[in-house]
Amino acid sequence: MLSKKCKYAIHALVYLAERHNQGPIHIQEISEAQNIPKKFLETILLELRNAKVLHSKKGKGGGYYLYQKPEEVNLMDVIRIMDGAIAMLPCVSLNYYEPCEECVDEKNCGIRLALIKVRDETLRILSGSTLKEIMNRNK
Amino acid sequence: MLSKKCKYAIHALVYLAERHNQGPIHIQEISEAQNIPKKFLETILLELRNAKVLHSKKGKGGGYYLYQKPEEVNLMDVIRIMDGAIAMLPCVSLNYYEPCEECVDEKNCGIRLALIKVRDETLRILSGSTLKEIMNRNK
DNA sequence: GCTTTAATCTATAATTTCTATAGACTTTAA
DNA sequence: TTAAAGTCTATAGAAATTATAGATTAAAGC
Repeated sequence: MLSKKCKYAIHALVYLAERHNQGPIHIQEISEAQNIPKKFLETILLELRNAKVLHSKKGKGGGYYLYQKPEEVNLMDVIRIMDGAIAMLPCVSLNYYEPCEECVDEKNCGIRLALIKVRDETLRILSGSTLKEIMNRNK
Repeated sequence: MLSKKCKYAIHALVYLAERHNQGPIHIQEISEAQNIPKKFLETILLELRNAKVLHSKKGKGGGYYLYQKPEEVNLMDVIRIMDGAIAMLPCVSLNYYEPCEECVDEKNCGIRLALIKVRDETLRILSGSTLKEIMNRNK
C-alpha cells in the first residue's frame, strides 16, 4: 500500500501538472484544493523539491511548480521518493537493495525469482504512468 | 514491502511443502530451522490454519501440515492472508476495497487506472507462483 | 529600508502498525 | 496420568507514519 504521504504527493503533483506554466502555486492553495493538511504538505513538497521534481520560489508571489514537463514525471519516481522501495522484498529492490539475513543462495531463491517478475512488471507500468497521462484520463 | 510476518509465513510454508506427506511438523522445528521467533510463528501458523492453508494436530506427535498440495498454494493467497490488500491503494483492491474520501469520479481517476494495471499484473504473477514452483527453484 | 508573503528548517507530538512475548488452557498419545 | 504440542487472550515494546509548532530565511513591492 502506498502511504498517505505518497498519495498526497501524487495528488499535489497532478494539481501542479494541470497548472503547468502558470507560475508558482503556493502551498495554501494546493492544501485547500486537495484537502491535505498544510504542514504535512510542506514537508512533502520539500522532499519533492530536494529530489528535483519540483522547483520553488520564496516570498511574495512564490510557490511551487514542476521542474520538468508533466510527461516527464512518472509514478515510479514519485513513489520511490516518497515511500522508498517498490519491490516486495529488500533483496529484490533495485534502488534499495539489501540481502536477506537468512538467505543462503540468493540467485536460486524461489521466492525472490517470483518477486523479481512482479517488480519488473510493476516498474514497467509505473514508469509509463506520467502526470500527463493521469491528467488526461481525469475527465 | 511484505511484512516480516508474511516473509516468515512464506518460509514456513515452503519448509512444510518440502515435507509434504511426512506427517505433522511441530512449531519448534520450523522455528529453529527457519530462525523465526517461536511465539511469533505460533500466531502466524494459527492464522494460516484459520484461513485453511494449514491443518494442525494437537498433542503428542502433533504439529502443522499443508491442507492442500504444494502446487495448490500460491503467493497471492498467502500475502493476502498475512498482509491484506496487494493493491497499492484501497480503491484498487479487489478483496479489501475502500473508496477514496476525496475521489469525485472513481471510474475516471487517472491514478487509479494506472494502479489497476499494476494490480492485475501482480496478481497474475503471484497467483502463478506456487509453493511447488518455489520449492523446485530452490536448488 | 520596511512590511508582507511564502517557503525552509528543526524539533517533536500523536497515532497507528508491526513485531514479539507471556501465560493459562485444551487436546492427544502413550 | 503425564508429557507434548497446539490454542487463545492479552499486552508490551519498537518502529514507522501522520501531523503540528515555531523560528528562520528569502523575495517582492511599496
